[in-house]
Amino acid sequence: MGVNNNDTRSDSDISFFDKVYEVAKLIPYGRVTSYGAIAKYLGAARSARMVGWAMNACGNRDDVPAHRVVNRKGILTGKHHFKGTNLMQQLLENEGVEVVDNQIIDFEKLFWDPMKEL
DNA sequence: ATTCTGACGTGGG
DNA sequence: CCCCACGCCAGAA
Repeated sequence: MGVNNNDTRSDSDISFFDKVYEVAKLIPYGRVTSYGAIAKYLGAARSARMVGWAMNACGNRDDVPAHRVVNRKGILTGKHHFKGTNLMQQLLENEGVEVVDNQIIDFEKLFWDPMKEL
């Protein structure tokens, strides 16, 4: 029989989720980005929700700084998915990011766009 | 199969 | 600035 045909999946070993993790890991210290920005960089701007879903699926992995990813308004919408109630905010403040009422201060200034930076 | 939800984004008022 | 409605894709019930 034929030599192994590489199965059905020849290309794209990594899933969309893994790509999200890769980009998230590239976020510099003290900087933040939005789900839409990552989705757009991956070529799936319409799947911004999937980016957040990927984070949830990652299971609070330390490899993925999910706390650096927020929505377009700069609000910590996913803080409820972290262990603690304000763990996400703590991590951001630990990096020098000001957060008040789940809202990042100077979000536009701290915003890191993978498309523009990479 | 259908239906709903969700860590989103955009557009209109 | 806020609020509302729609689109979007994936997964759970």
